[in-house]
Amino acid sequence: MLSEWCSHNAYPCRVHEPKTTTTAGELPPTDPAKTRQTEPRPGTAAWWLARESEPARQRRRRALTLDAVLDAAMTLLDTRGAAALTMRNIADALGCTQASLYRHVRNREELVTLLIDRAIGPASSTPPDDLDWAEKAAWSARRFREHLLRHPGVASLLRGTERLGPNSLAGVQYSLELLIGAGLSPRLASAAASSLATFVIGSVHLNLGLDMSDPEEIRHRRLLYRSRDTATFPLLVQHADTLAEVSSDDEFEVGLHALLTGFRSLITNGPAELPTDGR
Amino acid sequence: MLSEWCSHNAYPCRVHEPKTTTTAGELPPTDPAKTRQTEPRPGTAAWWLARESEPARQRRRRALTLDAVLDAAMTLLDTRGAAALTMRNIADALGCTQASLYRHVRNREELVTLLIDRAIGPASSTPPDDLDWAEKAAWSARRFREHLLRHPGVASLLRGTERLGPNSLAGVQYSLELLIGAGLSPRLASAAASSLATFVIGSVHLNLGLDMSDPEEIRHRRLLYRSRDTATFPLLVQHADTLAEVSSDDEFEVGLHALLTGFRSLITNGPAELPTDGR
DNA sequence: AGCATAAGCTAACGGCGTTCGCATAACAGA
DNA sequence: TCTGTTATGCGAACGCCGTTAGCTTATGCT
Repeated sequence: MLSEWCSHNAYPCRVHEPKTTTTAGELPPTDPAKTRQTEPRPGTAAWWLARESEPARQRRRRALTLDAVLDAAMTLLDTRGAAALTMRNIADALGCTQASLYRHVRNREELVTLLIDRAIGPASSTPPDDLDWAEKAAWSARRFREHLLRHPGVASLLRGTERLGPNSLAGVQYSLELLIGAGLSPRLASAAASSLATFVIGSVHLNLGLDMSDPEEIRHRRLLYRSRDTATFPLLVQHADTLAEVSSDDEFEVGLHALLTGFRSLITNGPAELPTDGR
Repeated sequence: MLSEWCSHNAYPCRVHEPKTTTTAGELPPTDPAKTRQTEPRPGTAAWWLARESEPARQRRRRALTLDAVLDAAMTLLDTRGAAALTMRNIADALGCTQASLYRHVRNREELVTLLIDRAIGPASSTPPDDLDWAEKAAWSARRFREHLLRHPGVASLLRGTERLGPNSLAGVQYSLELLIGAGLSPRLASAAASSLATFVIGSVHLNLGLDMSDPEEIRHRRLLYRSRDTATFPLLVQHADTLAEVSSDDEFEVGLHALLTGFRSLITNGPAELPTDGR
């Protein structure tokens, strides 16, 4: 399981900047958002760029590498879930102290950002060649979803971050290939690709702690729908049995199909129907 | 701003169950998942049902109601963000202690679950009558998204929970009205409605801490795309400028349009094209 | 009037992310 | 080979978090 997660390039350990100790009488930085313009927030384009331009110094000592930290975090995430992904647990798994982790990672957010990109790596795989573009897109989307469902911890961390890491970019490149090849403009292809990704991630994300196929849960849902007020929720009461049994797989397949159908019509009819395309 | 959040029915305070102190020699519960079958997890259908069937006892004393707690939590969430939504801060805002909150709420998860449903209330509003069903759906989806964008804290809490509260159900009822009225079967309408909701929530969720229209961020993205390896990421490099400027609004509009187009084709062509509909 | 109890408070627990200061091992240049 | 520099580990602590136990007090019912 461990070898599933590919490692990327190694980075030097973090330097321990003296935090610019404000000497007595000196004003503290007035606008932290401005003065901290160095060290951008993890996940932003600026952060990825800065990270790459850092010189790869040689590492020393007993080699607790960033990759080792991420490996430990990854297995922890897979085996014990997102809630167990604490600095303490990672350090314990590695046999070091929490403080040591901060030599390789600025903070937990940065660790998670790196982890997400690494975890997304094995999700992208090329579909069979004899499919048309829409079938290929559907194939990839399903694979991506299955990967996330297999690793719920990863899915629960996917949030609020642009997907700009090397592994994520590979997915973007592939989607663009598909959609531009199918006839969409680069701009529309980009928007379509990210809306598809949004849908896949969202559909996994919103059903995380849930087993919608659990018969007990279905029973409770049916009971809930049935017992609503008929006047205000007529359809819920009327179709309680049907609604209670709709699974997240159904939701995904219907949404996926609809999105791809929509993309196809966008190709044949052109983007004329998009509201207020200019902005 | 406070009055935007409608309150629902008041509930009795939580009783302080003595935790069934295991008398000496008695075995502790072997399988907690089984023995805790009472008190289901917040957000599940069973939990909403149990909550309703609780008798509404009269409240006493200086009236720190559940509604007051949720009001305080809501304003806190709106003004200081999700990270500031701590039991301590809520208690401080109310002028009480943290422990008092637990008289009205089992734990933080329950509070958040109630908060989410309450926060979703004002998001649903009926569109103008002279639109066709697809335009109405688009109108509602945009309103929902705008509401979430105005209240990012709410959006960041929307996760992993079924949307079964009274306010959420109102949205479901309305979507079903629209889609069944348009000609979809109840089952397909339900799947379509939740995939649409998933897309709206997901698209807000994944762009939470981000301002994709920030020129500085766009510049960095362009730089990032441009500096990729041309051999592995040809399209990213080639269309760097275009890609960097695609906004989350673009993504949303394209996805929304595609979904609705897909639904429409599902109505005219029937569900024959859905893969493996039977399960 | 008296009682049961709902509903507040004080104080504490363990766990979390993070930082400070120090120790030490590895390399660089002499 | 020695020496100074620096990367990289560690111990201990800080402040915040959610949660609980045990108490006190005010309330409404009989």
